[in-house]
Amino acid sequence: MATRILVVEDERPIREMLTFVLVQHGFESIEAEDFNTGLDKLAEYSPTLVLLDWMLPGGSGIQFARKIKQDEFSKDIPIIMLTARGEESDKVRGLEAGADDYITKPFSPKELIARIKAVLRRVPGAHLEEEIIINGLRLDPVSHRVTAYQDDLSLGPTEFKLLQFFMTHPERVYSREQLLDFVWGTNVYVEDRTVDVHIRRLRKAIAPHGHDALIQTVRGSGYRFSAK
Amino acid sequence: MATRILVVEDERPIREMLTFVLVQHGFESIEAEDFNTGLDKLAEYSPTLVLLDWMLPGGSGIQFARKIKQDEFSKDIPIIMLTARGEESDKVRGLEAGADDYITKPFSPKELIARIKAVLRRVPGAHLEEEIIINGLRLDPVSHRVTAYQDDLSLGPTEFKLLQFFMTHPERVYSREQLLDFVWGTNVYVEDRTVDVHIRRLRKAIAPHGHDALIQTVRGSGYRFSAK
DNA sequence: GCGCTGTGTGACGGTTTTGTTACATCATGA
DNA sequence: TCATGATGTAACAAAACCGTCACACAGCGC
Repeated sequence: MATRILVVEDERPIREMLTFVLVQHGFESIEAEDFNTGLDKLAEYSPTLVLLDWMLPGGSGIQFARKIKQDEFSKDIPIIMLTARGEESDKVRGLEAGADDYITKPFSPKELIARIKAVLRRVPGAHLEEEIIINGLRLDPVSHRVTAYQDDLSLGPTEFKLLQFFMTHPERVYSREQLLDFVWGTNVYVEDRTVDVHIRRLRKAIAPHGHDALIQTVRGSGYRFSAK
Repeated sequence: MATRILVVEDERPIREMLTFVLVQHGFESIEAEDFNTGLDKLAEYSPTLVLLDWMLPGGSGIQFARKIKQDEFSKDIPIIMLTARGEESDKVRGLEAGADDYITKPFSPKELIARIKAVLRRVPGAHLEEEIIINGLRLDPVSHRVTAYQDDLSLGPTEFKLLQFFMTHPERVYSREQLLDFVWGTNVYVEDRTVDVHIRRLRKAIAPHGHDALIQTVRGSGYRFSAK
């Protein structure tokens, strides 16, 4: 799924330029030209990030930021504010109001994208950072490593993701379609049987200490990862 | 080598308490009771951080901060100021004068240490004063040198920073983007692939004794420095 | 046992990612 | 100013990975 970015900017040419750059880099752009439209679209689309012009008519940029940061449902959405050169005092107020970064106009597309990515990188949760150990099979998301007792198992990116999914969702059957959804990602056009092949590769990779038995085939339904 | 902290505080009980807490947490404390002593010790010990009482007799705390921030040799030394509760205006003036953070008295040892660590984390290289040795590869941040057993290895500035980052953050995968953030700096916009080239240069530089194997490629994710 | 369906497995071609080199540019100091 | 070294990027080579297929094998109802 593409990352949704809400662009709140009153000047149409700039707004369209922003959308152009964003879309070109694979983001989804949602435009809003004023405070109220912005709030509506915020609620409607719950974007991943907000690009906010600081010079909205009536100086409502700062209000908008406050609104976002106060609301329970949107307070974690990062804000990047757009300021004109030299508006140093605004910058300070902006950061105080909860902006996560700022960009001084004029800026290059490259800079814009870089900052967006930098902010997004800082935000997403550390939820997936815990290591998991099941029956002596250890998966560490941080070092991106799988170990069985003392030795390092080597698996490709897809096998790793597949195993990570299984280990975080054990004791449950998943159909090939579901696995494609969760591991490969939604709307990827790939054959069901591809899952079989990766299951095979994964089993082979974790076989050295017999962990291949953890991945069980449920005939007619799919696969299950189970320690029992 | 322990991190040196200069404590500039006129009240002896507080000063000694600070030293006690600092030493207990593995820091080295250098005490100064007034402006002039402070400057002397600053020059003599070049501490990593300054803990500065804002209420020095004659209000010279602010002068002290300015002095530090103006001098070429000390301007990068972070300052944490100690303020009494409610001295809001001082806080503002303090931050303007170059303080990096402030703590309101009374504070708990825990808070003090937390803030010191937070500040040190922001100051590049400050907490990295100690030499690091991993698998016989030795990096000395002070002399800016890398040695493998008896050999001196020669690496360029970027390679050095990259290695330093890796050695202080081992056993963890970093994406190219993250490495650009941490090693090159947040607002530098260069291609992802540039990282590859520097990885290559770094590997080559540390290869003489086989240390290139410490830098591992994690396909699809980035690179990892690992002694395992 | 037989036929049918579902799964295991090895191999292949194409694609993506990474390694490596070369080169133009930039910075620095003599 | 020139020389030197460092840097970023492009281009090509090599390696890893992916999805698919063909065929073998296993489970199951008859």
